[in-house]
Amino acid sequence: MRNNEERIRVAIAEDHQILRQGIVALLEDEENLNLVFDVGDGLELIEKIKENPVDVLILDLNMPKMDGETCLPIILKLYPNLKIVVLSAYFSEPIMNFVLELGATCFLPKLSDFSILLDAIVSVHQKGFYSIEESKKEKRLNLELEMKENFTPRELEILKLLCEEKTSKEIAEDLFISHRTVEGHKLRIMEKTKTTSTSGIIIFALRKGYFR
Amino acid sequence: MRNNEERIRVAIAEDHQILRQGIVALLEDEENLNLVFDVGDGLELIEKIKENPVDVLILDLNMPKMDGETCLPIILKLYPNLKIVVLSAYFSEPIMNFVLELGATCFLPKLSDFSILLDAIVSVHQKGFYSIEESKKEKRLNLELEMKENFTPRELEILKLLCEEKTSKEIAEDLFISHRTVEGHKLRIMEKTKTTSTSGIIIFALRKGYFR
DNA sequence: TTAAAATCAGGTATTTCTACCTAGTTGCTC
DNA sequence: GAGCAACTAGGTAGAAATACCTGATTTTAA
Repeated sequence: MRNNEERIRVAIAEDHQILRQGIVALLEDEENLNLVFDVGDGLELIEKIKENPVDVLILDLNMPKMDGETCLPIILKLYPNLKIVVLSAYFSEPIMNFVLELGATCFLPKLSDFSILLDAIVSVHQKGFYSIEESKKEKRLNLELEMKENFTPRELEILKLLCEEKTSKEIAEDLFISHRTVEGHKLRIMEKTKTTSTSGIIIFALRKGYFR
Repeated sequence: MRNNEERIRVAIAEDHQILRQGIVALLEDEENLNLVFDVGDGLELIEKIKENPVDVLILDLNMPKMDGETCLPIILKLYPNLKIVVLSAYFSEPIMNFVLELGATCFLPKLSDFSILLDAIVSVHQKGFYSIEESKKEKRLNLELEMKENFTPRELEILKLLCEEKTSKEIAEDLFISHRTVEGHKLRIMEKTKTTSTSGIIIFALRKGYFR
């Protein structure tokens, strides 16, 4: 075990109990990190961080009592040098830009691989920023394409347009095909997703993380 | 520590590394449970379960290589008495019915509270089924309805049911009102969300992070 | 080169949704 | 008790989606 002075002090604010416990368990195995505290909401975070200074804060956006985007500027005003890694359940460019403008150091959507979080913590602490490695980017891309492999290319195209709130007729015009063909594709998508309506298709796609 | 013979033997198949680690860490604190193994995909699950019999299997639906719904019937054919708790990232009635027909003992969507999982494991093992406690159901409902939009309570209720893939008619039956009333609420929701279809409403809600 | 998959598209019937309208009841507040 | 918001719900019309069916052409893979 290294000297505590050399280790990166980390805190976690994440309301999802199981997810938080997972991060805690994995962080505790890292000898060059020092997990100072973990909390489940924004108010608790502000209390704890006053007594326990940290170098890197892992912050979830959706929390009860006080959410991430509310307490981020408050905390950053108190500790301007704090590096903040924002977690988000899904990718959204407007949200990413928003939290980066608020002063977050890094935005990590759809986090499932711990090594990415670990790299992000070390990188924001040492370099002040984090960019995902090419190898991991490809790994994630492949993973995403792997999820989509049940759909044919045309079905994916239609899935995407459905998630842009388009009707069969509008999709048909976009793709220069008959609206009956679009409806045929939709029926096949419904079979594959075990749904019975356009709503079901969209719910499936967005919850899987497609097209966000 | 109890005798191993008395403890419920549990296994986890979940590809989300951090989530799995969280469940592992929390289960290991339970002295009447015996965590036999944890795996990250369906193929590994089938290999491991042949050498390590368990009483209760916690099974995620979305996994690489072989997903939950594919390996569920295979495993159940080998071990008909195995109780299977299926985890899902979100609630969907069609998917719930589907996995229950496949032989799953219990369907747990949107799991964030560990005590619910714990109750489910003990209940399916002892009673062969699990139904969520009223107190916890209400707790979750209140948490979900704690949203700061300009929606009225009734509109939020309908928004939620729309995100569960229900038609106006089904929502009307659920709420014991006319389907015309539901349609009226939907029109008002469309105004507030600046959309023109059910799909638009759902896209709005899911992208905002509601009901996930 | 044959088989399978993907793409395209029409027929017909039914259901559901959208877009207008009106209007009664409740409950709250000023 | 007047005003307001929320919830309720019906009429009607047309648009869109769904559930079946059918079969054509093209592409891909064995």
